[in-house]
Amino acid sequence: MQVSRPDRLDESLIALRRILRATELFERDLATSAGLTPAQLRVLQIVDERESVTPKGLARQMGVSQATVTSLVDKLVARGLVERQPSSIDRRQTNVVITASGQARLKVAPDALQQRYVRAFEDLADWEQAQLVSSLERVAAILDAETIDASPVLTTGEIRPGGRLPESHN
Amino acid sequence: MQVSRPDRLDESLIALRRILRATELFERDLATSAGLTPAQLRVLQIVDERESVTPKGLARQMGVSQATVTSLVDKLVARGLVERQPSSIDRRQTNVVITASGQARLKVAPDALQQRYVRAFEDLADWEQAQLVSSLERVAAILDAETIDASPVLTTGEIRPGGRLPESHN
DNA sequence: AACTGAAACTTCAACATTCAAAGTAATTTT
DNA sequence: AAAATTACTTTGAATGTTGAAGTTTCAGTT
Repeated sequence: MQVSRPDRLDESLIALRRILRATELFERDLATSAGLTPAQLRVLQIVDERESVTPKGLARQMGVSQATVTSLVDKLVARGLVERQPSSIDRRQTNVVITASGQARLKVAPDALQQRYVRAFEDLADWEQAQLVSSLERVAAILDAETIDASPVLTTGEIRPGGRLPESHN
Repeated sequence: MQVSRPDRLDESLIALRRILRATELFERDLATSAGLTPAQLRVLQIVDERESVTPKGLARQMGVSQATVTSLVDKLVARGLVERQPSSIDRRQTNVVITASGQARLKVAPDALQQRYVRAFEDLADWEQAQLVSSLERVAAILDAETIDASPVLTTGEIRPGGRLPESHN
């Protein structure tokens, strides 16, 4: 309501930027240490999380065009880290699946940042954990409210009425 | 210490990813709506915040090489959004300053995401604001601890033992 | 004053990302 | 079956990114 302590706003924005910057810089390092580019690593991670993904699914989750995904998958296929498997139910579709070599590559590049977060989180007291979750979810709710709908990829067809994805993209 | 509620960790990670994804997607939209690329917009924003910046300063703050900055500044100069001004104290240096046209371009692209955050933050009760700041700063402290030192620019030789930079590059 | 080394920046060449537009093949709708 | 739609790829063009090499300037040494 009232701005009791204006500096608090600044402090929270600064902290938010630090989070953003740290993760961004780290992702680049992580990728290069794995011998990949950031975009390629992201594809590999997503393909690993989900068992199999279509290029369209990748495009939607990454927020890029299908053409871009094609190019990225090409690179990963050339390195033997993923494979294209024609879908049996719909022959227009292609499933991208990770190879053993791709799995191995991911293990070479453990997400140290996430690990550090996990460790620190687990060291917190119960009430501190609860507070952190509550705060992060509050910020997330603020920031990704309608933002996702404005994504370049979704503008094609998917106009979700007012809601948001049912967490299907995790 | 003990993992009282394991799902809390997942929940916080998911929230963190939502924050990351929302801001990333939004930045792209913001840039294109301003007729710029994300990288160019970031340069413009930094040059606007600080009165004048050297290419080296830009490179450090953005986490990219000087060559990249040269190329980005070239584009912005070609569009008349920034200018290069030779430094008077050190003729090796160049100061990049924003032009009136560049200022105008930034106004065309207000940071709606930040505005939304500001609005939501100000609507919070006093104790909620305090909790949010505390949580965000805690996460930021966890994530950007030594991360920044691992920036791609430094990866060439600098293996800093355990310390971290004294915040000199903010 | 001349030499040397470092610093700031640019140029160059090579590759990665990204997308719109056009093209192909398969599916669905009419 | 014809038309429209969907999934994906190809193509061409712009941008981003970097390491290496080059230029100019500065700072310190001799």
